[in-house]
Amino acid sequence: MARYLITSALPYINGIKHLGNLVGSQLPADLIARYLRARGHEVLFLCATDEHGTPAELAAAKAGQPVEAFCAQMHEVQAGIAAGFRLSFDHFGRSSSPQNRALTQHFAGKLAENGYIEEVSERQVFSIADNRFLPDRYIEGTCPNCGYDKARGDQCENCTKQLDPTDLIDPRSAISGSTDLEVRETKHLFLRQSALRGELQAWIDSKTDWPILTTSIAKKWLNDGDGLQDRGITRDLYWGVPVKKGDQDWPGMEGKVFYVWFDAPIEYIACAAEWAEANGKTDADWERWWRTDKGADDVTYLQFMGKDNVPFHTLSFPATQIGSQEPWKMVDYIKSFNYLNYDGGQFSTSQGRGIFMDQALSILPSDYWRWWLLSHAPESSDSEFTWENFQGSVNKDLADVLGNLVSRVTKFCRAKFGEVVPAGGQTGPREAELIAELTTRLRAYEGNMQAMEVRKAATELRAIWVAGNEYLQSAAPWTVIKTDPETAEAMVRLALNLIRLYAVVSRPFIPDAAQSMMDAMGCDDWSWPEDVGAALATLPAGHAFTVPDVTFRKITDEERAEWQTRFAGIRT
RNA sequence: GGCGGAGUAGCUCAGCUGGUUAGAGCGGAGGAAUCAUAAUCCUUAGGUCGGGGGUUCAAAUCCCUCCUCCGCUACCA
Repeated sequence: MARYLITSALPYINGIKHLGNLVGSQLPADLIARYLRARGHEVLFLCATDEHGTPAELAAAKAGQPVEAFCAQMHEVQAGIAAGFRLSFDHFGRSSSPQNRALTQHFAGKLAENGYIEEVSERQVFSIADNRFLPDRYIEGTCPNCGYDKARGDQCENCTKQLDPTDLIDPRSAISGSTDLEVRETKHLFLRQSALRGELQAWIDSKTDWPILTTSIAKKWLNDGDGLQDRGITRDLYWGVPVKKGDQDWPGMEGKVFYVWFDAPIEYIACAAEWAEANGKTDADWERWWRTDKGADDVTYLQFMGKDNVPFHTLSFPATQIGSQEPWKMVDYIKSFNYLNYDGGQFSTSQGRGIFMDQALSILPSDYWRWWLLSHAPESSDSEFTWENFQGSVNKDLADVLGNLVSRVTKFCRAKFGEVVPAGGQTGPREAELIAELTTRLRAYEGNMQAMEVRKAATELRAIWVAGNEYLQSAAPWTVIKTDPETAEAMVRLALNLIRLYAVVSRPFIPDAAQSMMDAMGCDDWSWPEDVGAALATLPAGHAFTVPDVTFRKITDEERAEWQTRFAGIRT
């Protein structure tokens, strides 16, 4: 029994996430959390909404709400959807929590104390009409290179040339369209990442088992040009953690807040404190997960995220932790994902393209999505969602292979022996062969899960399901019963136990279906099948069960066509 | 431009510390069975492993080069 701390990248607050976001962080994190719990490990699985920053302020303004109220409401919406997908967070926190405010200010204070903070005066574009400083990409204008009239201050989307806001011709605010802009002097705090480069480099170099996708991005940033750059960690915004040095004011920084990417990863820690508070626990209870001087030295910490989040998790946040010179638990393994595309293009939150989490749940139960998304997780490269593929995979794997197995076994038993586990007969070589195959495959499945090879784990699980059909087909109890009813009883007894075993091993992928399979077997024994033979004798002769409703219904061609049309456009 | 990822059967992918006739699932074809959500199981046909060159007894696998797609490129998050 080991201890695992698991965090998923924090979903941003300004809207409902799409399936690409889900499969890139929260869903695989949930899969692994559920698996490790099932194996008896102690798991703390945390996630939260990432609430600060310009987009949140703008989204709130658009909704005509104060930003605090908007975020509180969107947090509840996201929490509800997460529950709908059966994401088994031990706590779903908020980066705007009091705990995170205090901890973010604490880190800033420590970093300043240790000489890792520098005050820098910068000149930034200020929009008088909007009464706010504009981040580069919130400034639009005509590209000096190609003449495109909607170029952004950081880059022209048309010719991909990198720009500086002052390069733009006829610059205007992307928020209001106002051209009443001026350049103002403003002071900000910078995290001296350059001073921590050596330590970060050594730390990254020690992570030889990380995916190339993860380390290559980190190394690029460490070594590109002059090496790792210092990073501004404050902003001139209203909505954020007020800049303070611990609990002291920070002279000259009044009215400013920390940059969202500074406080968001700190929420991984603060979320544990929120978890403790919400569950009547003490500080020591969460610190044993996060402080290596208070019991966290035996914790394995796993992070899950899309590839766009990698630099912040391999560099900025570790720099924050190291620079504090306090014994914080650092990440042991970063599992990063590529992107899921939608019908030939990208999923896009800003453009409303693709399927969003609430829409997905409105048309099908979460298990359908969980299975498809996890078995097609974009691990080695970007992957593609198409309705045809979704319909085909779900119908075949879930309805035909697994669901129908449950159906044929329970209905056959009910018709021939009643709704109890039959008592007669003995198992023979055919059953021993099945047990051997299941054992081999189960050990492979466990290996894939431990290695967080999500697709391979799904493939193996499917093969485990198929083995049940192969067994039934060759055993053919419907034929055997005519001449040797006792043996047929033994076969059915084993098959009913197989359903319970499948519920246990499938639960990380399809928790609801697993629950209904277990319920139908009239059982609540979720112990992991270390010994397959023994596990297949769990339900004793005479044990009552029920024939469940259809476990997975099929997606019809008409439904597929309708959804394909409905979700082809842009969500408004 | 730089860095990284990908390019393998109709489709989705595995294999890639070099080694017997290149694998799986889906889809196609044929068959078996009829317990079951017309669901299952078996057999089978499909590939000059993006192009070209090189190293080697031997390359999908290593090296060089070219082509195509995708991502990142540091003040959106």
